[in-house]
Amino acid sequence: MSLESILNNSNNYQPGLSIDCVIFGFHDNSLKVLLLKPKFSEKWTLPGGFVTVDDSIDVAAVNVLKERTGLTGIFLRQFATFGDINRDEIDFNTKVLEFFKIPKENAKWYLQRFVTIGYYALVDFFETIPSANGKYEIIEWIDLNNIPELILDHNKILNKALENLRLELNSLPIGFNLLPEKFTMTELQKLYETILGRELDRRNFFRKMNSIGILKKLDEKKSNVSHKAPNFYCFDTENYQKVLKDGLNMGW
Amino acid sequence: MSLESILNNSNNYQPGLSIDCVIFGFHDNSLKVLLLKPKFSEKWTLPGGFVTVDDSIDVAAVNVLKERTGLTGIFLRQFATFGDINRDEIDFNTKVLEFFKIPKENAKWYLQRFVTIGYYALVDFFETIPSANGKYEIIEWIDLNNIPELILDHNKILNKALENLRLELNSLPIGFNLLPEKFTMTELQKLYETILGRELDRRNFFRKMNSIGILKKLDEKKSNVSHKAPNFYCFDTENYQKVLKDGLNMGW
DNA sequence: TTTTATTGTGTTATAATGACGCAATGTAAT
DNA sequence: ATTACATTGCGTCATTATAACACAATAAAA
Repeated sequence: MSLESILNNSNNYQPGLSIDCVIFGFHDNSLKVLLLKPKFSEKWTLPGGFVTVDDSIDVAAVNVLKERTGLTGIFLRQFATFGDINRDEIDFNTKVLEFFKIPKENAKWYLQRFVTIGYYALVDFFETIPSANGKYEIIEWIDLNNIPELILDHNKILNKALENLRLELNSLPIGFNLLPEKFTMTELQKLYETILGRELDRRNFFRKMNSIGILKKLDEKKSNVSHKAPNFYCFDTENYQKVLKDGLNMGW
Repeated sequence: MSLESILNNSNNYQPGLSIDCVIFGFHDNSLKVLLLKPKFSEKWTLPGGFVTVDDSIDVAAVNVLKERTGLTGIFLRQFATFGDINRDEIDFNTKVLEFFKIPKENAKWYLQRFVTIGYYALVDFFETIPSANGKYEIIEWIDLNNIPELILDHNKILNKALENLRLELNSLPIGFNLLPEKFTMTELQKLYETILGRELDRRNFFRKMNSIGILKKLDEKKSNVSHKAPNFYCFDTENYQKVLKDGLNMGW
């Protein structure tokens, strides 16, 4: 939805409320985040959107995700709401309006103070089709170790999302959402190491993961590797539900 | 701030955004929550408020807390934002307006869809001075085991707050915020048992608490108990800061 | 002085964790 | 074919954390 059409229907949108999504993917043994580079700004931004008066905030977040990745039914979690006084920047808003040639008088809705609700999502890198509004922006997977300066408080939002991801990884085996259907134990370990930012002992990791009981060992090995072929595993959805209820304390 | 005066200055308030606070206290070995019973409603409500355009949402939450408890500088944490489509009830809003004899035409700001940000607070029961707007409501500590039906989605908000409190207790020694300056080990244990909803072995609890190193044993015993006098402890703020950094995994 | 209830400090068995060793194995090099 | 290589899969062992329980010490009341 373009800014202009939103402004023309501003009565259909919740005033002063936006959604920002931190979309994590895993590729080449590193965590990536989907970021946008709009033409009207030097800085990058998190993909976001607004909330129509008919949609719950969760639905608004799902819509942002769908729009940017083509994916539905994926892991998405609200982690915090950001409402500092100076999180909006009048300079930035002005630049946007100038770019779209929208007079300030017509953009009252856009120029009010905004509070934004942060969601983070975990997606399968190879299933994702990043999509930008071709004319005005590009979208790209950016390595977490290489995050540029973002607009407004988006760096803060991104960091908070990462912090929550790390915390949540200790209580839930959410990492699976970042991997394809079939994966090797080592791939899973690399994912954990990347999220947690430190190395884990391969053998202890194997033991612990197996003991949780949410992995199914498949009758298939990875081929084309110049060493002993590792087994494929998949995620055991049934057992996962049981583990969820009991809670899980994975002290990593 | 009365609803009428807010409506008269509705330009000063963020539209469609409110704050709800779940204020926990500990007394008689049980967790209590501060709830309001307004005259215009059969149901009880969480203490809440609105966000002026000049205040960050955190400040708005602090204000609610100050208003209801007289306390400042206490533990307060944003835990979730609630934005389902039907969390507002037109019946409820109508009742409120009728009670205050405010015509609907004057209450456009109040009748729009609201999204609410949930905060929970941990306060010292005996330091708290619950204060109600005398004419329109009463305020009371309600036992967690005895929560009545609340308006709108306030039961859901309360439960989510409790869930977060339990989770957070495992990673941070936040329980201290609910106790007075000096306390005995047994009192602390009862607090933990109450929050977690299960019994803990007294001796293992003592050992573990002491090993964390955030307690200072005071040179003072509780008197007037008809058995061996227990020692008083206080909270070691300095060490607490260190523990915070390293993180804490108290598997309870 | 004895009783009572609870505190403070131990002990022991079991389970979880962290740091390693080593044979097995699929591909590539000789 | 045979060997080299890198990595897998399974195992060991010492250390630490947890759970379950024993018992003497003690403040006040009987």
